[in-house]
Amino acid sequence: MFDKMPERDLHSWNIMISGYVRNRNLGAARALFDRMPLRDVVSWNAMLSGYAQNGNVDEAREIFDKMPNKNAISWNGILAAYVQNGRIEDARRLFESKSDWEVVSWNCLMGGFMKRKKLDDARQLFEKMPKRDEVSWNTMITGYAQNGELSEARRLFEESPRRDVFTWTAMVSGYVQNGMLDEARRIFNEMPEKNSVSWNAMIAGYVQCTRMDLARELFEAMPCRNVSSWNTMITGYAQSGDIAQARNLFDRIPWRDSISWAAIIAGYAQSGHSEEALHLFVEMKRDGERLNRCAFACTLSTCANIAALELGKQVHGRLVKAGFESGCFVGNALLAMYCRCGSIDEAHNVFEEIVEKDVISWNTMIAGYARHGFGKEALIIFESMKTVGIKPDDITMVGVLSACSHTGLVDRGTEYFYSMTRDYGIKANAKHYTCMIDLLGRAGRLDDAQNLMGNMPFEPDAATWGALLGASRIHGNTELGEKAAKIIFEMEPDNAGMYVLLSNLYAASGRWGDVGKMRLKMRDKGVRKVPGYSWVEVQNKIHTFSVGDSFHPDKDRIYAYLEELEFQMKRDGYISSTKLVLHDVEEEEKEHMLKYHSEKLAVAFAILTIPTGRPIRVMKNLRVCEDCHSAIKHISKIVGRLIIVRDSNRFHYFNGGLCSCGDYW
DNA sequence: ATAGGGTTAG
Repeated sequence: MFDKMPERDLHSWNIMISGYVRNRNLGAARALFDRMPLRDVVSWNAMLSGYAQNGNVDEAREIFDKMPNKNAISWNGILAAYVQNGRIEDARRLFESKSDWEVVSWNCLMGGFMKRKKLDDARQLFEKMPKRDEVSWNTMITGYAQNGELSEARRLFEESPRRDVFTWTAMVSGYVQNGMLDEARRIFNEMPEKNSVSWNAMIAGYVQCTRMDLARELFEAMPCRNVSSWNTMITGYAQSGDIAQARNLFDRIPWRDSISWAAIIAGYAQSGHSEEALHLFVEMKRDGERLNRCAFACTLSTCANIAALELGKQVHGRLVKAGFESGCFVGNALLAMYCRCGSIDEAHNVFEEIVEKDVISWNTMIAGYARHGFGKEALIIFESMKTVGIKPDDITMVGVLSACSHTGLVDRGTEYFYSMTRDYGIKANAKHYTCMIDLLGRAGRLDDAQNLMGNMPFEPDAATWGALLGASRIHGNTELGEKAAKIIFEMEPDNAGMYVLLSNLYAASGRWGDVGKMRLKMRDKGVRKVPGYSWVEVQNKIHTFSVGDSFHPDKDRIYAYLEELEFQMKRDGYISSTKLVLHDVEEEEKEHMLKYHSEKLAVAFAILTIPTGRPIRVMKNLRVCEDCHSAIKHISKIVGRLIIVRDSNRFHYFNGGLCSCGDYW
């Protein structure tokens, strides 16, 4: 219609442009904008807000700078662009560059400060602003409530001249977010008027403390459910482990949005149904659902969990097309995906491209290098993080310490451990101690590890004892291993991994009688060993293998190839370390079982199907066993390929007969 | 410009 118009006025051009902007078709909007014979401030503002809402802050700024005249909307547009895209310091500078801001802009910057937990900055604005409206009050109340300052929130709530639904709901959700369910419910009951957001906030509260019964009650009782209500319930069921009920609701939603999809995908992903999760991602695209930032982040996280690199790359491609890649949130998810898929160089590229790196970006990169055994790189990142002025938090330090641990940097790790309280005010928690005990234990300093454990200011947990058990295994200290295991069994009688670890320790010292007892004990207690399995991604499809697998369609080819490899490996000097099998069986039988460990099957299959020259990436849900580790080293040399194995603990890069972990994991 | 649902580090 626009094309057929005999005469177009400025107004019709503007309508067209804002239409394209609304549909996020920025290219089309820009093309029209460039063709306009004459532009007014409305046209410029439309373009500005288009860029801003799609995260293209720098383009927005360019438009803003070029505008011949600016009105309050333009100024607020560029301010909001900075705020919404996390560039709060740019926003602050802009705000300070002039004085006659409208209330909306004050509120906008205040909200930005609140989101970044800069409560004092927000408060200063609030005190200074010439005129406050309800939004100003609500922003402050929300900010305090969401940052745990409930009494201050409550004070402002009492003080505020007018309370609307926003104010009340902010209080409900503040209490909910701080786990004060009863208080939340009291406010909820007192509300003069509720809307669906208020109901949803209360339901979300019950969901958080996994009271699905109460959540369901409210859900059924609420007068008008919207898609968020459904989404909350789906998430709740998924997180409480009832994926069937979650799916049931998902199938019954009258209107799905991209969040419903993200919720169900996350539900499947987190409950270990990764394949179904990816299947749904494909369905979602087919459904024509518009992918938003969160759907991307969620799907990337699924890819990261199952290390589906090829699929992850495709999602990355779509991300770039959608123009989301520069944002920090999605950027972090992307970064984590590459890290956890073992593509550390691409991870680093992504990291470099995140414009405003937050503490999570840095932590992810550090932990990524650490898991790859690139301790030095991790520490370099850590140092530059400090140079840029980002304050390390407790999670940063877990990454740093585990980097030291995986690289054997005992002295440096120790130094960081003792200086972190002094330098950054981070008190060592159980995870830090576990890292340290791991660090000392791996290095063979079992006495120091025990001493440190004795001096912990709190009781060691099962994971900490687990580190000691692991170290005992590496260094063959059966006595200490038994002691640690005994304590772990008392704490966590169902922790199958620990039984296996101890069994392996017995087996390694030839104590087959004790191995047998362990098996009986596991059976008596009804502990089931988590089945080990490995998987590879070949042409977008995930192929899963478990011990002695006989289900794969290519099994004959795989077994035949393994036989062949076995022969070459033995010539290369490989001796299978049969003493590590859980069972005391005849030598030959043991060897047979080992040969069919899932990681070997997956590696063999990958060599057969992935074109030469490309690295082979295999994932395993448990730690890689010693025999397979040694076997894969030989295989990498024989076939001349890079084999990357991600086990539950770290990455192993097998190349030319060696592994990046230096046999130290 | 303010309230609810999904998402990123370990």
